[in-house]
Amino acid sequence: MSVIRTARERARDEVTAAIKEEARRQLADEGASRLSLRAVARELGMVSSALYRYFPSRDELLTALIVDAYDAVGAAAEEALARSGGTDPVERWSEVCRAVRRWALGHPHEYALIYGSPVPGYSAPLDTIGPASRVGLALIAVAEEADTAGALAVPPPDVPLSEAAHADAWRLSKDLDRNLPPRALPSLVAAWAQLFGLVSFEVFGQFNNVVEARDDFFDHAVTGLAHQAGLRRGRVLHGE
Amino acid sequence: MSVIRTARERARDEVTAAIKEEARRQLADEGASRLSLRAVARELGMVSSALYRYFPSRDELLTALIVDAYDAVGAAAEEALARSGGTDPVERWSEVCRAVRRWALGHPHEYALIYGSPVPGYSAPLDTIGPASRVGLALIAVAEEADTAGALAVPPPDVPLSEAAHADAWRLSKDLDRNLPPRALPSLVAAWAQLFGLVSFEVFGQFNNVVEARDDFFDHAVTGLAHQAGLRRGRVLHGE
DNA sequence: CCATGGCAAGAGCACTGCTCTCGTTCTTGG
DNA sequence: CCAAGAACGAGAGCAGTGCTCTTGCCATGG
Repeated sequence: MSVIRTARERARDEVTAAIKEEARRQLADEGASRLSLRAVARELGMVSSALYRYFPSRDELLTALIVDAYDAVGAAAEEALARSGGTDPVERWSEVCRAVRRWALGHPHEYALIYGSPVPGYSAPLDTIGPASRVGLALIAVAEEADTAGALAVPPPDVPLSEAAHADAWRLSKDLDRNLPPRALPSLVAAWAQLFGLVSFEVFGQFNNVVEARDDFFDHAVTGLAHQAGLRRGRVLHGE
Repeated sequence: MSVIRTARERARDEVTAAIKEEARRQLADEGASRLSLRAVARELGMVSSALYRYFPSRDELLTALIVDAYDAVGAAAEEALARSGGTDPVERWSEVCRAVRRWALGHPHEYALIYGSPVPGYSAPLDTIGPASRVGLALIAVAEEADTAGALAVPPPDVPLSEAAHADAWRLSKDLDRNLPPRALPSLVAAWAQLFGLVSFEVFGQFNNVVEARDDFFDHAVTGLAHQAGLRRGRVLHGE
């Protein structure tokens, strides 16, 4: 309750951070499956049982790392969004996508932790649903600004959306509370998922012996994604 | 060398198959990280060390399961391809994609094994590169037949392809040895990767609380993918 | 000042992947 | 046909894991 943090609380936070830091180091070195609580404790000069005062189980530690990873990739996307303000919507979309890809290639094991097989249980813990949506929200922000600038085409899809899918989009639009026509959402959500298909295939090695010029290929694919999401070229005025 | 199979060889093949079967059962129950050699051996009534006569390590067992999984999803795609012969290219494309999705939803852990984080080493073993390409080849076959029927548009991409990406497509086209214009390949490869983005997000739970009408959503997204790959509607004559 | 409660340490349990050895059984070349 | 040798199953054992329980220390709050 108090704002004053006792020495004990400060120490606890420091140790918690040190554990996560060391765990992240081992994650980057060996991958999630080889992350060992005992090894983390050993590296930190403590005994393994002491570590259970900070994380009740190995899965809880992993969950904490998952939340951090979602936050990191979300922050990268948001930073790209902010840095690209006032430019062409398609270019902005590409910048956000490039930021996600760059983060993923720089942190492959952390990426695998969140967008690969979910390691701990089978369904994602509740703590992750917030941070997990940050990249999606950044993409939505691009579309939203494009829409107010008249650079968002919401084409009638070639297969008309079913009633159920329509209801989905409407509900999601209400949940999001953004100035975006619900009809724009299905394509946007699809593009969001497809972006991670591109990134995952590259990070997980499916492009080996298939795609060599990966930067160029990604740029090309992501431009296609922007079009599929309804974004069109056109300058967006700064501010409004 | 001999075609005659000794009793020992037959027994060996049977035990090998039984091990893989039991391992696949445990995989479906618990996931790859909880698959235990000892548990497999126990269930089969043998001692754990005996199992090492058949698979030199746990990772080798997993690799065998990976190859089988690639073969299974590839077979599902090829079967959908064969069954949809002579229909509209876009519909055919969708059928192949639907088959992949259906297999993935029916075998989530095996799907995670091949398209989630690569569990064993970090780069895929050599045995997997062949089976891994079967789905991609099925998609290429759809595009190829659409092309000969004049239903494949190879639009100049909005960002012109770089020289390196062009060279990539040319090399890949030569490797594939198909009647497909190299310019069609980048979009096709991108659509291939993006398809697995859609499937992965659904299997791994990223669509929870986002997409509810998943069948309809998938059909919609996959139609967009077909367009992005250059496929256009139009009847394809049977045979030629 | 003293009792409570957070903390590190250690022992220990049940489990894992993997190795090595020891008989046994099947295969095959002379 | 039989002996050499390969393949095989069983068992013990090693080092490692996640996790629990107990013990004792020491800072903190009443």
